[in-house]
Amino acid sequence: MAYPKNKTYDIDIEELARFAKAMGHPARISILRYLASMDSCFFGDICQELPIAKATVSQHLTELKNAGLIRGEIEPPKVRYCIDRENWEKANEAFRQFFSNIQPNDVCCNPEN
Amino acid sequence: MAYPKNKTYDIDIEELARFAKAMGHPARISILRYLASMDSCFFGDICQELPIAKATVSQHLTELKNAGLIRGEIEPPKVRYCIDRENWEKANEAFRQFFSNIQPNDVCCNPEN
DNA sequence: AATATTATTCGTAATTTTGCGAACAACAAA
DNA sequence: TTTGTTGTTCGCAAAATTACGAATAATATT
Repeated sequence: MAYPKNKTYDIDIEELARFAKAMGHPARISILRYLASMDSCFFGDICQELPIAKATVSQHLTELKNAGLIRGEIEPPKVRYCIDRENWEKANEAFRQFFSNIQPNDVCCNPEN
Repeated sequence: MAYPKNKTYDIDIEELARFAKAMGHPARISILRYLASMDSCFFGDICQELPIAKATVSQHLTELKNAGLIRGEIEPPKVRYCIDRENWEKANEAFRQFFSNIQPNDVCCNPEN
C-alpha cells in the first residue's frame, strides 16, 4: 500500500462535508434561504413555507442546528429560529476556498501526463 | 393552508441541494479536492488516496458524475477522471450566491418583530 | 489461448435518512 | 381547571446510503 489507510479524513474535509451534508436536501436549503432573508422567525412561519409535515420540518431544523447553521430559542409558546451568522460565515469561507482551489485549465500538474 | 403544498421545490433550490448532497461525504470531498489539484488522473490514483475499498470509491465517483461535478473517460485498461469545470463553476456560483444572500445583522425584515 | 491489469457491477448487510400521524409537553387564556 | 396554541418527540415504515468482497468485463501482454 503506497498510502496507509487510516479510516479517517482531514478535519477540514470533514467539516466541509458536514456543512454540505446539512445543505443536501431541498427542504433544508429552503429553510436556510428563508431564514437568511430575514432576521428571525418562528417555527410556524417556516412550516408554512414547506410542502412537508411539521414533524418532518422539526427534524430538518434539528439537523441544521446540529450542523451549526441555525439556532433556535424558546419564546413560549413559540420557538424562534435564526441563522447562526458565525458558522454561516465559516461555511461560506469553507466553500469559497474549496472551489477556488482548482488548478487552471492549462496547467498540467500530474507527472503521469 | 396559507400556502399550497405542492410537494416540490424551486429548480435552483433543488440544484444547489444536489450539488451539496454530492459534497456531503468526506470521501467525495477528498476526491474532488484531489482532482482539483491536478488536470486529471486515473481511478487507481484516486483509490490510493482513500481509506476505503475500490468498489466503494467507484460508487462515490458515480455519484459525483451524476451530480455533474466530475467526468470520466475510458483509456483502456484505465479510466481517467477529471473535474467538470463547467459545472464546477456553476456550483461555485450557486454556493457563492446562496451564502451572500443574507440580510445584514442590523436590518430587521420580519414584520412580526 | 492463457494470463495479468484495471475498474465496474453484483449481491448483500448494516445504517441512516426521510416522512408521517399520533402522542406529548409547555405554556397561555378562558 | 379546562381548553387552545405551539412545537418536539415517539413509533413506525419505506427508501437511500455506505461499505465490502467476489464476480465480471474489457483490454493488453505473454
